[in-house]
Amino acid sequence: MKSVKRNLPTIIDVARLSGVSKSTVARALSGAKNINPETLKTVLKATKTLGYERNHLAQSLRSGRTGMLGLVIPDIANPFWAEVARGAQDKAAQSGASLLIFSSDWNSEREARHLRALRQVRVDGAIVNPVENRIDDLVRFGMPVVLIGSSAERYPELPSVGSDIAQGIVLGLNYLKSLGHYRPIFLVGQFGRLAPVKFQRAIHDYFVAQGIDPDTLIIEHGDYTVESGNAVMKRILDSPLPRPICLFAANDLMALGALLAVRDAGLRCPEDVSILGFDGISAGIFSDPGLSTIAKPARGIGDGAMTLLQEQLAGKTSHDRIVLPCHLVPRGTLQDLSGSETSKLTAEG
Amino acid sequence: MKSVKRNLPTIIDVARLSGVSKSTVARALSGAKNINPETLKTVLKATKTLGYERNHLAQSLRSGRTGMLGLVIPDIANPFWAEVARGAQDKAAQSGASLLIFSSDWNSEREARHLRALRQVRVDGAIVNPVENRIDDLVRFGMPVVLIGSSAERYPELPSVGSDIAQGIVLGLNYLKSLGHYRPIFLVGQFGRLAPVKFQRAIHDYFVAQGIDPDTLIIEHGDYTVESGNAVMKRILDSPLPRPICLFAANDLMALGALLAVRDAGLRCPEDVSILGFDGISAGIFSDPGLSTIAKPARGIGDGAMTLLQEQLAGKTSHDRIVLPCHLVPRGTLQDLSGSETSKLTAEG
DNA sequence: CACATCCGCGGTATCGTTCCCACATATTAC
DNA sequence: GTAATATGTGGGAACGATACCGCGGATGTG
Repeated sequence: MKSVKRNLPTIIDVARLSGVSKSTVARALSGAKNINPETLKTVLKATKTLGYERNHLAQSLRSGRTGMLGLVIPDIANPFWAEVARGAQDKAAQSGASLLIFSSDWNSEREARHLRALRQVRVDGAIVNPVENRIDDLVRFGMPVVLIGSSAERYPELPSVGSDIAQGIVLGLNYLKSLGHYRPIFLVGQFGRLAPVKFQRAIHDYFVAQGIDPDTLIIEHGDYTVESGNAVMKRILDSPLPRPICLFAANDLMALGALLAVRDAGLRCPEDVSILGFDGISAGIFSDPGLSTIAKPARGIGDGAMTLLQEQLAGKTSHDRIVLPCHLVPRGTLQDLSGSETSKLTAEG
Repeated sequence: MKSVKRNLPTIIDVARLSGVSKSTVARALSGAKNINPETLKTVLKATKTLGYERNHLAQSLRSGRTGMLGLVIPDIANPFWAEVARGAQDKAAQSGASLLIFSSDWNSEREARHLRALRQVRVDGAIVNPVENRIDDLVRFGMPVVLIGSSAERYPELPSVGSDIAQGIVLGLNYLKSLGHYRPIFLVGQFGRLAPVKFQRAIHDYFVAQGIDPDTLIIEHGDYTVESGNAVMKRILDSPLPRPICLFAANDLMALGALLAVRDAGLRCPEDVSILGFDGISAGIFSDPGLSTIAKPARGIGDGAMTLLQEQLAGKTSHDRIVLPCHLVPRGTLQDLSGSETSKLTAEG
């Protein structure tokens, strides 16, 4: 491991060239005010001549702040998380901080590695969606942390931002009801532990409030991938379940997978099968029909988390939990049964 | 700007606890071999007791290597680039390096800022797709650089990896020809300068070789977004161009936008309009029909670039240019006119 | 038994900054 | 006129780690 000699100009070189001490150069460069404008000009000229760039490493070592923030998410290639990352990065960039993005791939060991890396590079703070690992290490380490996602509930004392899953589900179920879909089949996740539980609890509560026994509902399980959505829908179509079928999936990828299965079976959406997704990824625009979905405020989550983190960094010890509302994105995968039913009723009555 | 005191254990604390000097601790922790196994064990135990974590900052300052690599791409929210990032990150993770991902948003000023950040953070090397900025600064700075994308051609002396656009276009045009689409309308980009030029040159060469005057081709321009593809297709459908129409778009997003326009116009794909994309993003699976496209090896580009960078870091001064082939992903947006034509011919003959 | 060799370890200088304090000079106040 | 404050500057000690050199003792060789 030989040391890499790039021989770059240091603050001392600048000092020598401009005929002042390194302290003065440091002051000039840090924008301190007790400095002679004349000297400032000389120093600035010298830095330009030498092509000097401040060494962040040394600066951080001395000052204790790196100006770097960390973001740990499950999968950067997943459009939803990519949006979250964009939101966080944009916000970070506004204040000149750079963002380290780590993708854990739902892999606990990998996540642990990333968390360690975060500590070792001494990021000033981190936003993390903990898949499995206990983030106690980070906190004990004294690092400002903001949580995203539902796992935040495990750490009520930490600031966090998430979307209001329960509200989104109520929104979706009310919408389905208004279209005449009273008992959709549900497709929920199975890992990540907390998210599926929350999802199911919200469903449960909704139907209890409606006076419907939640235990009579059909609930399928998938792993948030296109493939699993596809497989589940295939199974459903092969089964003798009463038609028309309506599926409410816990994420858009599974919903789109299900849509593919419908198409492959030679059936039509929404005529034969109605589908409602959850996430609001952009790929949902392109399907035919466009995927109706409950959109999570992805970019807002990234932005909000970064805001919270920066507040924390600035000394405000706000232990906020921000919950952003989901909103409905009606496109074309839901059939309106209410019209036909009422007309049938009136025709019969 | 107060210095942040987190009061973490340092190597000195470990040394004190284990009753050796800090030099010995450093050796123990760096995995040097001239160390007593007994001492090693004591030291390791002490680090665990104290919860000690090496300070990367100090280590890097002294050793001259940060163990961090940089990646500058146009847009992390674009599925293609997200895939590239994944490829690079996976490869980097294998050797324990962490990757700094910067997204420039096709914004030259932002890109410049990222490039500067790269230098200031002292990354060991960088992979960059230069939108506009001259990366001479990086090179002059002595930083190992690997280029991705077509702009690499401006810097023939630098190692780079890209996809074989020309080969992909030939592949696409041959495929179109085999289906009976002899003169597709082209939808190419207009910024990023080099990419569209390469695209058009490849088209030009192909048709010259076919004995067709390239100047008689219809070439439209877009800006790589869904919206621009949509707008162009609307214009095409409003025009009195001969049917059936076939469009060859320079990226999938524009192709999908065009597909949407076809649907909105009440026409059908591929019966009324055939579309071929370029990129191979996953959203193309979900459209109906699925988008036929020429797939660029996105993950392979990220992986290859990282490999090249690591070789360069290891001292091998390979000035390679790796060009990865594109491959055909036939789905459903292309109508096969060859069959109907031949049958017509035989019927007539 | 004298001498060279090797292993394991400690001391010190160093990486490039910033922070703190001291100092000289200039300005203001009484 | 002296004291008190401001202003701009320089010197040196950190920050936390590694590189380098040299030292004592165990081992090997004739």
